[in-house]
Amino acid sequence: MASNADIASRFATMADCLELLGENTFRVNAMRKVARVAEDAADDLCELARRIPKQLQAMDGIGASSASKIIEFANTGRMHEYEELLATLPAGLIDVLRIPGLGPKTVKLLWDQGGVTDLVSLKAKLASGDLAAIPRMGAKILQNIAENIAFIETASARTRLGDALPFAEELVSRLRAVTGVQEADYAGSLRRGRETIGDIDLLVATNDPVSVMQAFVAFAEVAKILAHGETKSSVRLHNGMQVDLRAVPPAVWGAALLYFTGSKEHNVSLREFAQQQKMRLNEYGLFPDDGNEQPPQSRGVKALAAATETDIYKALDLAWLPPELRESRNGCQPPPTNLLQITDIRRELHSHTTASDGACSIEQMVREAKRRGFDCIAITDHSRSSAQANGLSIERLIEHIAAVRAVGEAVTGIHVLAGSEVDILADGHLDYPDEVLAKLDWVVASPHTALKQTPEAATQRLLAAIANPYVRVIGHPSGRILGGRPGLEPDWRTLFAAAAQAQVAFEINSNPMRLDLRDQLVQAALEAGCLLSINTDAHSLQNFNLLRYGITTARRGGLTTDACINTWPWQRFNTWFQK
DNA sequence: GCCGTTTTCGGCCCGACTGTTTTCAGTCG
Repeated sequence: MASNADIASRFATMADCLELLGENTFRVNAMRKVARVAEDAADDLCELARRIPKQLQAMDGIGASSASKIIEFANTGRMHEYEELLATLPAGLIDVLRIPGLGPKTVKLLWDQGGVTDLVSLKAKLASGDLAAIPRMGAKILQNIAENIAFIETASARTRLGDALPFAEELVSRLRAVTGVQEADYAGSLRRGRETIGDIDLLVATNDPVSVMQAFVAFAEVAKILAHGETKSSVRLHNGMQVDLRAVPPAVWGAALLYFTGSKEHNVSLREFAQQQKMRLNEYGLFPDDGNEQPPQSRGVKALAAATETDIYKALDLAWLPPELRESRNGCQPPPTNLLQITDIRRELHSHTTASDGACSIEQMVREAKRRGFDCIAITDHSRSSAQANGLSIERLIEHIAAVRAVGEAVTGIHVLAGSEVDILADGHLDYPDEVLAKLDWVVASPHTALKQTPEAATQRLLAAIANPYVRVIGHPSGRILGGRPGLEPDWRTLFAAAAQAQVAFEINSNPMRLDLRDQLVQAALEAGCLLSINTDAHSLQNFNLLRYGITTARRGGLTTDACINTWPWQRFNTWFQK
């Protein structure tokens, strides 16, 4: 089965090959952009290429040339230009390009003059000392190559948001305690809330950058200093993560934060937008474009805006864009009004107790929801097929419903729904018969098994669940685990259309292992008029804290309060789900 | 290779740091 990921990897590899061959960098970047677009796309591009090929080219970043490559791939499973390009280079050379610090120029040099064709030959030639004869290959560079080979051979790929964010917050609080630091924060993909991040970008405002940098590289977590300058340092920590720190004067905090938050594509968009208005934007501020090539800040040119991000957007006549929306797909478009915020959430609609695989009692979960100011919690323990999660037989479920209702009466000031997270079986049947579902207040239907079935089977399976009159929410719809398993790949647009029609909500599961629906699919669901529900799937009291990750994912998809059932006033919600 | 409220041709963001060099190329974000 060909997927968007297959298309993305082919274009990314073509970009690598072209770069090694010394091709025009703009062509290389265009290839990379197609790879990103393919990776992010909510639609199955092969399916689209077969059904409505014209729509491919309508996508931003995909032109006639790339569209025809995708169409060829969709119809034949092959992409001749990719195959030809790959054949012009040693097969292992692309791996050499993955070594940090080695770019296309150096790899080509190692290939042409050193006979390096893959990681194995590179290591052998490093050991033999042959490479030292090549121009620009000094002892330092060779030593760095050797160390970085060792690093990529042991390092894991990207880090999940849920692992990186708490860690970054800890580093930020320690930086704030360093003498001379006036402001500190994290930026980059972490601030944009991407589901996984490559490294942690930190920013400090200070008038004494040198000593702040010295304090930073001396942090106990630092395993290796990759760069250490007056205003910028880069380190690798003992846990393998890379952390970059930039220091800027307090007066340009906003410009720097904007720049280091990215995305790269958003920065390019903003700079191009500035150019059109005869202005220049860099990390030191927004300046008038006086035609002088030299950086304006180094010539004492006064910035038009620099102190805050809002100032800069305003000076460009744009609305401030929340970091979550600064991805290439959003361009410089203003954010939707009523973009969801964490304070808008009024209820948790997916939670577990000790009855199945949770760690806390019904009453503990209910009291925690109340303590957090929620007006409602749905207790949704697992259904009978989830044996590994101690799923409830019909008999146990009947008793559990009574127990949940009893707590609901005992604890005042919060609505308690007796619910279930019912397995959607592989064939689309639910794990309890309808007459049992009828006894519940609330039904979340989720796939837990058979997560490798074909897209066609997955589509039929989820359509069947959407059609069940008792189902209100489709829980973690793909069943993916980040860095674990890809999960189902149904025809999402078909599902969203059906769910919009049936008034069934799709869940954004806040657990950082899942974040399912993912951001791009949230956007597609919204376009289809679908309702969404953000839940933590709490298995403990601490799990309520995971909500922030679901909110971030929702915001990245542009979710508004109106489309999110967890934000509705109780009356509206109650009327909706009782139907 | 992509794109268009100056353009279907001619552009395509900008600066810090490293290492190897006597002034800069390469890499990175």
